[in-house]
Amino acid sequence: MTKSSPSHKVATLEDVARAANVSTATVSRCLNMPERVGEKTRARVMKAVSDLSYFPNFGAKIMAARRTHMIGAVIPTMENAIFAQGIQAFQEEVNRHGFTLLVASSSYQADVETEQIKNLISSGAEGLLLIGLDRDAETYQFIENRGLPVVLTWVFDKQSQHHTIGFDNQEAMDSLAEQVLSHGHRRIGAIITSTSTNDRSRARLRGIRSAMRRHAIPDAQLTVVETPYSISNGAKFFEMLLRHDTPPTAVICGNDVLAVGALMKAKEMGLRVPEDVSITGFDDIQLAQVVEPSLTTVHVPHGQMGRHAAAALIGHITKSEPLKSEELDTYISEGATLGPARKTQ
Amino acid sequence: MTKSSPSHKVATLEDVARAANVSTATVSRCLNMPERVGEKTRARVMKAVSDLSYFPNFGAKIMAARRTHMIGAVIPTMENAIFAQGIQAFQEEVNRHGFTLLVASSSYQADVETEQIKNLISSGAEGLLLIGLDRDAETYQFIENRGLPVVLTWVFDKQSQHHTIGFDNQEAMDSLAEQVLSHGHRRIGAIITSTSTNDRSRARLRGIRSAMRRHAIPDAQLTVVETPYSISNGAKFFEMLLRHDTPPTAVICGNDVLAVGALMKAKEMGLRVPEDVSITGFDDIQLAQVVEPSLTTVHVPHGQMGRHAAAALIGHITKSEPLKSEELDTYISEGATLGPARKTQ
DNA sequence: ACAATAAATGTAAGCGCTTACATTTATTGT
DNA sequence: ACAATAAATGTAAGCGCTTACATTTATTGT
Repeated sequence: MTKSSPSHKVATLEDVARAANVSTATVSRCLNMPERVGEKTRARVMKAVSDLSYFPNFGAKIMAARRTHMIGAVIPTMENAIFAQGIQAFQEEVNRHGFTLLVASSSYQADVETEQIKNLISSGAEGLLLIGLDRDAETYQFIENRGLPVVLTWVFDKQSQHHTIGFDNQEAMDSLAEQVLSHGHRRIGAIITSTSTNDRSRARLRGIRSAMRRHAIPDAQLTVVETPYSISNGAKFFEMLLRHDTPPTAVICGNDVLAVGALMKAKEMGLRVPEDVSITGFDDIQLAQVVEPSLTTVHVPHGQMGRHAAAALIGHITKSEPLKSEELDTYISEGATLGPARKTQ
Repeated sequence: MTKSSPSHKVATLEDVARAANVSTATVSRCLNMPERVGEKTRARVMKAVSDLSYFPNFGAKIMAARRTHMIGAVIPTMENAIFAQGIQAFQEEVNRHGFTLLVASSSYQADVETEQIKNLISSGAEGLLLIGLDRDAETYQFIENRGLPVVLTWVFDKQSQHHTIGFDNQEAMDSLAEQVLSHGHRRIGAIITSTSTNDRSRARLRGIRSAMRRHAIPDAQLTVVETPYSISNGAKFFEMLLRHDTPPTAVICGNDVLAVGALMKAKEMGLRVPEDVSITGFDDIQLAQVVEPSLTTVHVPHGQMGRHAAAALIGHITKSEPLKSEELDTYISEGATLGPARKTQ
């Protein structure tokens, strides 16, 4: 673009047809099914296309063809690395099949998510990737009314009537909590995101509770704080927990971002990790490997979730394959922030 | 979505018009300029809209209105945090003005970027945000042929015929290199991304060189390695540089991701930072603050670039305001990875 | 009470493509 | 060489909206 260029008139299919002296149908075929057009004609048309630097109008195309080849995804945030890896894999897989990705972010607000879902649908998304289960019945209804396939990820729930491709958050956190408890920790702090609006957070908290129950540790030994996630909130609430009369010996965080905040605050407070206090994360994002000591966290299958979700959606759209749920594995990524509980308080 | 729902027929404007016993024009007006419709009629129409859970078909809408209210952005990658903050700010600003963001990623490949630009344009983008200057003349030509406004960011270049909203990469890196040199460093290593395809990288390298020239340090004192950026490549090439007979006393990295890789490898090699070797980054992403010691890096105005670029584009589209370039400031974020050069080698 | 004016609503063309069906042209087998 | 068949091309309707213009209905001032 040179500075101040006027808005040009753009060439249409008809212009190309005229220039190549064929019908619009032939031009359309050249572009979409070139093998059904004679060689000489095709060459002539292609020259006209390039001469006029023609490019199809998407709105017209999708309206006429009733196909958009677009798939939408709404993720809570783009700012944070948590969903980046999964969405990147999703994008690549979707592209590999000739589809385009529409992304929107909800900032963890249900109403914004609903709005964005509507936008994506009206933009022509033929399928939808959403994160987690929590969502208004109306929103689900709206999608269903359009007969749009949806895959929910970051979650697996065989009970659900929805298609989930992800992992069992409760079970994953239970395993991690089990490890924490097996290191002798009995006073536990948990820093997690809001359980009222976030099913993953709720499930993870249940995981902590179920592990504690198994060890017959009274509920009162667990202090839970809920906060929007950010490094600074992780730090803030870690400090709050540790300033308590009987501070926890281990702080289980709902995700790596909170855990990194906690870890930094621990250092700031002169606490050694894990000698003085253990800290765990969840998600295994890049951050987790880079801090020191590296975070003990739950590795979740970012890439797999993205790829499998894309494949499922596209299989359904292009080949009417039934959508099905799929449980993927997590494992504990052993870092160095979990150690034995300190004996003397 | 319940499992296996069939693809429904979706309600159209005409269905709504019939249900509300008005013309399609009135329905359209109810939706787009409600104040021009009588109150009772409007109520009737709105009920029909909700009863049928009508939602406009985007393709039809944009084709009829010749407006899409969509703005496209192509960023090198979504996987990394480098562009996340800027794009998030861009998205918010764009949304605030009633526009929708289309994002695509190029994986740092010029041909993919060109492809994605075409996709976005054909999807109806009314404006484009691109990163950096390097791009085929053809690609620029293609955009210009359509009279589309484009803002280039992460770069400021008053020479350029394009509209740039960003910062002067050379100058920013020059200042950082100046600081490095003023700490007495004379043997410098640089780990940067490919200069042949990346104008920012080239400018940053020029910045290092100009600072060295000012200090009359011979070119031979600078060893440059180019690599795709990732933490592991940062680590790998840092090791390579340090294994040299006369290793650098400071390693300037082209971005924070490479710098974090370098830093981790330094620790692994038992080198103290900055006592044994200094390391610097560029971009000031979250990672930079979280590693230990925290990275000395160049802070770039992520949010500002995103917001200003969005505002400029939308001002141009909706109010024909002329696009202009804008230079934004960077500053050096003082971390703890830069110290005096070690005296004895 | 009535003309003048404003507000509300309707009619229908058009946006730029795809595709079913029809027609024309080329290829094939005998 | 000619009918049968296949390949290439054309015609025109239709996708679901918006909007200029026309018409109808309500409001206003005198």
